[in-house]
Amino acid sequence: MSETKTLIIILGPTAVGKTSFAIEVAKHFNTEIISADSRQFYRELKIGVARPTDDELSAVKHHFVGFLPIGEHYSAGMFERDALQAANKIFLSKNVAVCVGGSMMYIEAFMKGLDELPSDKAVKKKWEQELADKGIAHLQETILKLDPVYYNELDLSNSHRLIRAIEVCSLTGKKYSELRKGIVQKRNFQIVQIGLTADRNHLYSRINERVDEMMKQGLLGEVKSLVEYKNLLALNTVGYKEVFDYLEGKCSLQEAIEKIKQHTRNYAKRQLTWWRRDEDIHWLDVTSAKPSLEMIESFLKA
RNA sequence: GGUACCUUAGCUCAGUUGGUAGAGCAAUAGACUGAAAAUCUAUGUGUCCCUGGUUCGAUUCCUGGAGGUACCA
Repeated sequence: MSETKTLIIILGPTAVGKTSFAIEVAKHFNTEIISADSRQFYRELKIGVARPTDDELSAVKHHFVGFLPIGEHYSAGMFERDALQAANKIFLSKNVAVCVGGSMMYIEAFMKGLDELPSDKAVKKKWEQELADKGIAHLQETILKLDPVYYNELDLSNSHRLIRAIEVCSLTGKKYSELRKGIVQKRNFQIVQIGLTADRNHLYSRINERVDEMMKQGLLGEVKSLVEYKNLLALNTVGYKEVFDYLEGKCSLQEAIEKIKQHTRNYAKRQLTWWRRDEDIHWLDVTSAKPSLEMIESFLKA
C-alpha cells in the first residue's frame, strides 16, 4: 500500500457545521478524525465547546476530543507533534485521514510546522509578573535591548507576543527574530483544505441559535461545576467567562447569553480573517446548500 | 395634576463657561510561529428630541411642546 496519503482538513468559522460534515467525510473514506479544536481537547468542557455528541464520537473514531484534564498545559507545538503521530498511525492502514477544527494556529502548525523554539512556563510566569508590576513599557524596553529587529516588527501593545519573544530570547541567548525562520516543513502526505463558509448574516444567526441550544442543554450547570477552575487558561474561553461573570453577579443571565453570542461572532470573524489569505483552501458555501461529498472527490482529483 | 431631573453614534453615557462633538461596547477591516475560542491594531457626519426666541453664531442660554424617569398629590 504505497499510494499517496491524503489529509483532508475541514476548517471554517465556528458553528458553520464542520463537525457533522467531517463525520460524513470520514465515514465515506472509512477513516478516522483528528480534532483541531483546542478547547474540545479538555475533558471537562462539553456543552460550551460544542463537543461532538456521544453518538457522533462512536460513529467515527476521534482523536484528541476530551483527552486533556482541564488544568493541563497544551499548545500548538505539542499539537503539531501529537497530530503528526496520530496521522501517521492512521496512514498505516488508510490512505485518507480527516482533520477538522477551527483552531487556526493548531491547523497551521499541523500543516506547516513551527520553528523549533523553546518554551518554559516558569520564564513566562516571571515576565507576566514583571508586566503586572512594572507595566508594558518595561517589557518593550526589554525586547528593544534583546532584539531590536523584532521590536520594530512587533505590535508593541500585544503583551502575549512581547512575553513570548522575551521568553525565547532569554532561554536561547539568541534573537527571536533570527530564530523565527518560518520554514515550511515537508509532510509525507498531501493536504487538501476544505473551508466551510456562509453569508455573514446566515452564520451569525446560526451562532445565535447554537448558543440558545447550549443553554437548553445545560451550559449554566456545566459552568457552575467548573467554578473552582475559573482562573485556568483553558477557561478563558467564550461561553465560560461570560457565565462566570453572571455567577459573580456582574451581569444578568440574559446579558451573559448576549455576550456569548457576541463574542462567538467576533471569534468567527477572526477565523475568517485568518483563512482569507490562504489561497489553497477550497471553499464551500453552505448558506443555501449542504456541503457534498462529490465536491470533496473533485477537490481530491484536482 | 404638581415638582425635579433626563432626551447626544446601533447600545450605555461623557462633553461643549455659546464657535456644529467624544469614550467604552457593538460593527467593519487587519495582524497572528508553543495561552490562539487567546492576544492585539485601525476605522467615529451623528437631523447633539421638536418648535420659536436671544445672538454674528445655539447641541449648549430662554419660551413652548413631545417622550421618559423619580418623588409628591
